[in-house]
Amino acid sequence: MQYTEEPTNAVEDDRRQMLGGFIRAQRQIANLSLRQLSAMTEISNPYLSQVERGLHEPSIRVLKSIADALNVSAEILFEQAGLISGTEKLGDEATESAVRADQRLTEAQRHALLAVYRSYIETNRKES
Amino acid sequence: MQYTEEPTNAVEDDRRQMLGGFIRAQRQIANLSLRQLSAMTEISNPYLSQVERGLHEPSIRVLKSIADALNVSAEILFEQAGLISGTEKLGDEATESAVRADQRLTEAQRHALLAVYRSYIETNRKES
DNA sequence: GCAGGGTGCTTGACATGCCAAGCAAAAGAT
DNA sequence: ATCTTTTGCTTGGCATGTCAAGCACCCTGC
Repeated sequence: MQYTEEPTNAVEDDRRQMLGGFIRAQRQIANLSLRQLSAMTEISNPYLSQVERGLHEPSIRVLKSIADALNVSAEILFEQAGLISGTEKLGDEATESAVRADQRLTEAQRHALLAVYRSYIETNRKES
Repeated sequence: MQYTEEPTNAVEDDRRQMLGGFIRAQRQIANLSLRQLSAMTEISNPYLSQVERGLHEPSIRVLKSIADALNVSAEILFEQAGLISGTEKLGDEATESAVRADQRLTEAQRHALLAVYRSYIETNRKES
């Protein structure tokens, strides 16, 4: 079962650097020092420094606090982190995502709505 | 500045459990064994098991591979993980917006969907 | 001059993510 | 019945995320 070498490493290095750079840029735009951001995020300033320089891949928790503190939509950060790979699919899936995320619907209602929605899509596809 | 004890712990425990449960559900729906998913994601099956049971908080990398392998938009996973803090900001209107903007629906279908959606919201409001 | 408070960074040490090896139980297959 | 395969899981250990303490530098005021 040949393990697949690792084409990941170089790529991930780049991603960390990009993500870090992005965070640093945002922080500077917001005119915050590492310690100030540290206070807001409850994350140690040394670690923030390391993350910004791409020395570490922050955890989900950390990434989210940073996004919150910097007033950057988390999605944008994730995109920078190479997470949301493309936004390509997002267009088509926007409705499904929104429905699934809708806190005001019950589970059953979500399913029902999605079922209706999908049937529409399917219908339109056949008729085209 | 008394640090606030840790209200995080319980909350995060819950989140991990929810996220894990969601992943497990998606995997089972896709009819995949832990080892199969493991092969697709290049993540060890024991660790997947632990993540699904909420014993560990997966890293970004791991979360993304899982999302890809399960064909779940990463955003949805993040939302389950409590990342995208809630769609709160786009918030209550996200679903309506998405439906209105959906190019794949006809005008009539949009109206129908919105009508159903609104009736759900209304129903829930009364019942609360 | 030199206090003091601001900046970013380095460095050990601890917590946690993550994996390889291996195990118990269930489902077939012979 | 037993052999095999496949399932999920436990465990010990290496790798990595994270922090507290402390360092070097740049200011601004005394």
